[in-house]
Amino acid sequence: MASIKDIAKKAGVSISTVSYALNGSPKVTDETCARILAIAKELNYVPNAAARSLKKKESKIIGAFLPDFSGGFYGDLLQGMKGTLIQKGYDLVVCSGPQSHRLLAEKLFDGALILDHTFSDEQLLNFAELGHRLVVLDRELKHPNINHVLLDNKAGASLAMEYLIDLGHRKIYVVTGPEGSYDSKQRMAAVRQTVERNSDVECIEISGDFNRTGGERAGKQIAAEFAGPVAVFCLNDEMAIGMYDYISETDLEMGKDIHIIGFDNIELSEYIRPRLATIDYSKKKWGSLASEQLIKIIEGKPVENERIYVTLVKAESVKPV
Amino acid sequence: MASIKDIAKKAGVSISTVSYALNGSPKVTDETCARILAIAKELNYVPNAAARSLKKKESKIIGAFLPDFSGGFYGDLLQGMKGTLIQKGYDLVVCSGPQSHRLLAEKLFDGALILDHTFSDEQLLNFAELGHRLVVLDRELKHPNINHVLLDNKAGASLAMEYLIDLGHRKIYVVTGPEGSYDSKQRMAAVRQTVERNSDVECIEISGDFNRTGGERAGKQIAAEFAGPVAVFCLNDEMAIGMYDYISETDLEMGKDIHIIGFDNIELSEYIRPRLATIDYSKKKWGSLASEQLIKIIEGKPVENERIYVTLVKAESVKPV
DNA sequence: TTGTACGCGTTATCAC
DNA sequence: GTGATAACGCGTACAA
Repeated sequence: MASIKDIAKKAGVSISTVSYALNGSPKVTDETCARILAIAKELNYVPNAAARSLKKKESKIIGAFLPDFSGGFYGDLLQGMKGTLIQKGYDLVVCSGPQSHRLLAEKLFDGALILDHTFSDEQLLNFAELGHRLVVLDRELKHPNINHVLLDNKAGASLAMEYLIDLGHRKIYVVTGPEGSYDSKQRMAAVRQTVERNSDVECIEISGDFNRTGGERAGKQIAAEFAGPVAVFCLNDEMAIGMYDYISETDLEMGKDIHIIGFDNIELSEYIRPRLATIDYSKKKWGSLASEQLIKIIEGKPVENERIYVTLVKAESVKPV
Repeated sequence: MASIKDIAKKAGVSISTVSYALNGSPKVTDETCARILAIAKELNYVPNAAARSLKKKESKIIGAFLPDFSGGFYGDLLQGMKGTLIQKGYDLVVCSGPQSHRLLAEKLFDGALILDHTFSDEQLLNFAELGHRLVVLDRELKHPNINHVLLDNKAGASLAMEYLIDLGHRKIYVVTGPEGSYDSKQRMAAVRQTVERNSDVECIEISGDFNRTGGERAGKQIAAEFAGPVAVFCLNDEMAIGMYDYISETDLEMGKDIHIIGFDNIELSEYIRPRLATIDYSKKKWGSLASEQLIKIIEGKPVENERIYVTLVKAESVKPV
């Protein structure tokens, strides 16, 4: 690997001259500058990332942390992040898994976008206290180095519940997310509020995990207890798909015996039959907005906590009772 | 950010002693070692990644390069990579987009896994020549620092074509990938070979792009020319889905007028109706094997170019003629 | 206009 | 067992 030193030697100048030339400083003759640039190109010179970040204390890289790489959920989100970050001169890398927490700790990134429940609140606050700039998408955290950009979970959950109720459903199962999930908690709060306002509605909670298997398990329970048409609000689409998978192997029929609505509007929801009713929001905009906020924090500009709006997607998985 | 220097000061020892203690050298008293470790913990000390890679010339990070974050294609692949890399003491980060090429050039990673047509062969060979260790999943490249782990494209394409032919189809459209795609070229070679061996088969090539829109366009053309049942081999599932989307808006029926087979067995293929016939392979194993090869190159061990085997998935999107 | 010298945080090689 | 000290590659005041 050619370094600045090699160029200096070959050009017969000092390393500082080379540095100036490469950084376009006006302190160097156009002539020598051109010569140095030519030699740099010839030697395939690329500045070493480690050395530069060590000196400048910035890497121009942002890390996005996700619990896993699976599913159609994260694609648009990351696309949104990448777009605005590149525009601001940053690169994006995506990390997953508890091991990868090291990368955040070691200050490899100028900032991080967190949508990853495997981080604890304490960890993140600790990172922030040590000077890391964060934007969290899956919790609320109060710290000058942290901003949050969150879904309007309550509006979404209310929309879903009211849709079911408006269509005449009175027995409603709700499949929750994993213990401790902020999104799940928020959605459940709205669910319970809605149920309180509708005293004739019977609401049965089943604990889930936001994964397909959780939806299957819930489907199994519902099928076992089946005694007439019911509605189900799965707190995310992934679980709704799992429930489809299970129910399709029974005598029960989606959109007739079991009326189901999800949350997230992932790509698959559009293709399964009957199409899954769900709550939609722009994942791309979410990623984009979060990235904008992060850059603002890094640049020391004022930020406000933003919210992503949601809409109801009606579909054949829910019919009037 | 607490550095090794801060610890040294607080412990009243030199920085080298601290370094020894932190790296568990036996050359330091258990007593002082314990004291230093305690102070390190107290100060939230984390070694600085930039400084360490600058000195050790390794980062213990592997980069995976993809053309985009979209679709259900990459999830399992990345999961496979992550699993074996972590086991070997490396972390994985995922990069996408032409901007991110910088990260590779700047030696941020100890090695990279490439499945990204936005790199040219020359670029990659150039990187290899400069000492970067690469494993490519989407082309063949001959260089001591490069290994390739490829799909058995020819077997897959032959399986698909023979399946159609065995079921009596004689008019077969083939929708190709984008210009220059290695996978597309390999698959097309096998397609043409199969056609040559079956002189009564009429094969019509339509150029595609491996994206949904390409499948839609091809569907449009096929519908316009429609004059009786035809079979279609889409060189990947994504285009097959696009074709479904288009055809479903016409009077034509999948699995009756249009018999279609894809390649990749992405998640969606299992859920669309009729289920898509396709070519399957373990994406997880692919990622895992590629990672193993990369680590071997980095550690200077001998490698062989591996191949990923494929199987035929029969389904209702293809019926006998 | 160019060269010298130092610092960034870490590791490694020496003396002591 | 411990402590200076040089080196990694780059950036930048400051001196020449």
